[in-house]
Amino acid sequence: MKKSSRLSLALHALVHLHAQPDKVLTSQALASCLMTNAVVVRRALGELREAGLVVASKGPNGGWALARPAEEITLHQVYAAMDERLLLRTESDPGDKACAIVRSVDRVMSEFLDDAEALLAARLTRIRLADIAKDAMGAGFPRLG
Amino acid sequence: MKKSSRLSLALHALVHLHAQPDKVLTSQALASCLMTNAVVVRRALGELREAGLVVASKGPNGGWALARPAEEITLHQVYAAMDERLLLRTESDPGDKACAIVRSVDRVMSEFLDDAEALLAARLTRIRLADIAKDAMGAGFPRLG
DNA sequence: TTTCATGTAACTATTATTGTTACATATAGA
DNA sequence: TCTATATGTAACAATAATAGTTACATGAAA
Repeated sequence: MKKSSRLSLALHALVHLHAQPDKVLTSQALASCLMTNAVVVRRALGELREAGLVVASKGPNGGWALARPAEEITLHQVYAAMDERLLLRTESDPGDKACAIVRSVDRVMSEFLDDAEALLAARLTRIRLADIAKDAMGAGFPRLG
Repeated sequence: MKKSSRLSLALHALVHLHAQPDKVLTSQALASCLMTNAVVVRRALGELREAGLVVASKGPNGGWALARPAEEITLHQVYAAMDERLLLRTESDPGDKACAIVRSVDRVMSEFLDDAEALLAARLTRIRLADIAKDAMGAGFPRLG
């Protein structure tokens, strides 16, 4: 993993968990699939756990599993849980805010971005984890890395 | 300038140019206003020049000026000129794309983001540079840094 | 032809993100 | 209860992206 992001990493992990509903997968197993480190997986899934999307169990035979069916998990829930912003925030340095123009640029952009954020949120709510999984399964699954 | 972005930097500069329509402002003068370096200003405004939004003149009394009134410059034009993305792209590492799930996540997200991008573009087209400038002037202009 | 501006390449510094190591905590099973 | 195995998390290192700097070429006005 290099240019990826926490959001797509989380989605990738969630699809893997959905693909093997009878198993719990360890961070290490998922890390191999996602070509990254087990701690990175824990960090990402930890946020999803706090949001109640996945459950973690410790000890032998422990690992991760979906907390509910993929049909009941929306991308918006994942997005909100990761506390990641799809829209880049163009906040200025506090020092620059002495300038009225900077404040106006920030204000107009914030207004626009808040508005846009709401639009995106509504659309993300309509996409479910199951939709991504279906897409992946229908693709001929040549290598579920 | 620290946490800023090229887009808000460009907007800030454009409002300054609009605020003094009779003058051409040098990169150095703008850099002082924007609390950054003259080369950074040139880099940002250079992109706007290529897009035909501003004009630059060399030599004594040279500098930058708007190519047309602020009423005829939309945020979308600025946004497109800077080649900056408001939506973060969640592209995966080429190596990871051997995995069908990664490709599906990327595909679903791309679809969503392309769609969202079009929405944002439409909205950015409706905001003009003059709108930001009006906001700044109406704010009591205590310090045009 | 001198002066002052942009244009740009090359390099450094800073920041954010990701990856790694190490260790504490908890749980299943012998 | 002891051991093996998993998560949870802090602290640190490595990497990549961004901003800032220096240096110098180019072009235009007086």
